[in-house]
Amino acid sequence: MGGAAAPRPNKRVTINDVARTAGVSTTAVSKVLNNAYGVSPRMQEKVRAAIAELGYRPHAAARGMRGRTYTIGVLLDNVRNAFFADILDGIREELSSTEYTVLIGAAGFEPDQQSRVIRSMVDRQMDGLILIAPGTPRPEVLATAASTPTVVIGHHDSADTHDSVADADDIGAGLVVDHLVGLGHRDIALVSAPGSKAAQWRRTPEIVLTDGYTEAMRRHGLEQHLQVHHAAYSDEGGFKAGLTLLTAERRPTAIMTGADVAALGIYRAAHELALRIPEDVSLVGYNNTALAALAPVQLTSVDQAGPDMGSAAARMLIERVEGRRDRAQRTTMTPRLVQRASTAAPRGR
Amino acid sequence: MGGAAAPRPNKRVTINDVARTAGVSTTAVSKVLNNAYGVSPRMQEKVRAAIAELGYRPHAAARGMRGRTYTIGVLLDNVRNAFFADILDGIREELSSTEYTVLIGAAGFEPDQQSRVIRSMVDRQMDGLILIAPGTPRPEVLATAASTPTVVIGHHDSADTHDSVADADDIGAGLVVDHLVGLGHRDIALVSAPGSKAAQWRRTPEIVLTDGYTEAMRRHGLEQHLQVHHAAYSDEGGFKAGLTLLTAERRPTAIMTGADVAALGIYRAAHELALRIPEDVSLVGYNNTALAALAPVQLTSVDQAGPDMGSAAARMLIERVEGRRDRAQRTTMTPRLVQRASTAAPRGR
DNA sequence: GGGGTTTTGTGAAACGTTCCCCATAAGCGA
DNA sequence: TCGCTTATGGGGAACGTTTCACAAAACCCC
Repeated sequence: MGGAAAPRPNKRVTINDVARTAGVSTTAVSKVLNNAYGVSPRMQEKVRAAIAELGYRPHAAARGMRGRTYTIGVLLDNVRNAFFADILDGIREELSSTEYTVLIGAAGFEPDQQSRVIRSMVDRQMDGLILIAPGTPRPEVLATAASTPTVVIGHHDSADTHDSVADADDIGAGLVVDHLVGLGHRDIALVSAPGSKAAQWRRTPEIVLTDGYTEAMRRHGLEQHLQVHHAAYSDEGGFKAGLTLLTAERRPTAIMTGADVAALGIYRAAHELALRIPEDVSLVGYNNTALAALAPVQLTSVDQAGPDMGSAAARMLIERVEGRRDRAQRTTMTPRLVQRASTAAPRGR
Repeated sequence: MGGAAAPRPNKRVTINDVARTAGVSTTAVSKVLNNAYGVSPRMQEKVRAAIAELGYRPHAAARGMRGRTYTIGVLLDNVRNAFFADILDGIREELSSTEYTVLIGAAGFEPDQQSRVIRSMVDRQMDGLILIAPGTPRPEVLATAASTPTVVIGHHDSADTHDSVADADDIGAGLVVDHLVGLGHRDIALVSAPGSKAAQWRRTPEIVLTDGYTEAMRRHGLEQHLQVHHAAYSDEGGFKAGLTLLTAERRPTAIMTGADVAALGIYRAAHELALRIPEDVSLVGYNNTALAALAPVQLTSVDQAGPDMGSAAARMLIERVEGRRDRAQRTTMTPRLVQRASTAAPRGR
């Protein structure tokens, strides 16, 4: 048979094999891999050659036992929200040139399930976490952030343990109200997500959005026209909200929502009630997802620059992971109104 | 200060701590954790109590060095395809009651990127992989499957190293053609994805769909009306295809597509050309995603039971991971036509 | 009660990395 | 040439788990 030193056939090639082939120590190989200090060009070359020859790939689990795993975890509730896809694009783009791998946990809407996924990620020694609008209780997120670099996207609560990226939803709401008032509307209803009661976040996007709406309406002297309706950000949630609002005694002439998908549900409700948009009711979405642009919907919406949020989050996270910064940081994006065909002057004007 | 045995403050609690607390060996704890053979009820109880008391959680990376990681990786190209979300729901549902965690890799459309993500998952010692319509060259997938249990969703090529779940796309195409012919159409065009040339898959969903279409048209004696157009399964891809087809000299009276999202692109093109659907052109999607049902689109589509495909894939994968089966298996789903408002008899009839 | 089998438990060796600490070599100023 | 600093490389101990091999105890059937 072959010599004892011959690599066994179906065995994974390890750092030891590389070291043996290159005729150096495993320490040296490790140093090259992590381009650490104290490695001569000649050594570099020898090791790289051996790596290429053997097709060596570092064993992530083994790495996880000591140092980094080069894995970034992204938590989101559901994959259907097109806005999250925009954020993901930004994250991927930012990280595509690095060695890090992005893995996504789709946890569903239940806070328990989300906690479970977050714990899983921590157990897997991920180097950093990006949590998109987590429904998990805030203390839990803070505890996680204390041990693993974390960026929270969406919530406006800031903390000194994690970084944050958020959209100025209050300004966004203001843009919408201004636009609608400019068209002549006064009865402007807001459909927003129900506040996640027990989670102890005080400045969720919904809350900030509602505040912005309230403030803007007040600014225009329309405080007695305030009307806030809570609904899940889904087609079904929007549909129900739409039926309620549009059959109410005092029907709003315009409805603004916190998510495009909910706006589409309202669209469906209007359709069912034989109300035309924008002739009978103006409708505004939020997030400017691909849905909003889709013919024949053509939904006026608010653009949040999802990809930019994603890449900002990724950039901040890597800074933390690599220890280049240790103070919490917060990035706020400025929203922009995208006017399409779902808004017009109210009829009776 | 305190005794040497006191657990250090900021240290992760390990299996050793549990063993010490319970007064047993680490082996015993490990056995309890993996409910292996040879552990008395009394032992069970002691160990579980210690685990609960200390709040112990197994270190996934350490597990990865020896045995399982209890992680299932799902590869998909992009998160925006609502059909994938359906599949994911099925996977999550099937696995929710188990100890496994599902992590998603969104790799983009580039085969290189997809390969990279697959390798990452293997490096991370994932217990099993579900690949949704991978664009990676087939030999690479086979090589991966040889070492890690793998289920391929979508492609009809079967192999003895991996399990497969697919939809009978040929039958689906037949259903659509039958439906359209029944309404009186003869000029029925198909918009399908361009074949991924170099990847060496011979029976991708596109190919099977096209075959089914061709066969069905032939069955109705319409071979000279065959018209296949290739376009990316995206809004933009559909839009371009729509412009081309609908401005052609011999305009089809019906267009069927391989994906709802492409159908919506065609819808947009029709809109732009001032053609009404279904009055001027009938339109059929595929996959019956949430998009198809969205008002005011109401797209006739083909339901593929995405959640069922996902749960079947997950079930098969776990069987393999846990070694309960070692022969490759293949599950084929039967599609169902969902008739909505986008199809009608052609005008000139 | 003697031989067997089965059950229950343990010690210790992996698994593939990283990184602390040390040894040696090389460079350099006097 | 001496003593010092700096650059380069290696030995070997972790990291937290699983599992192999084995020992001890318990049971069982004549």
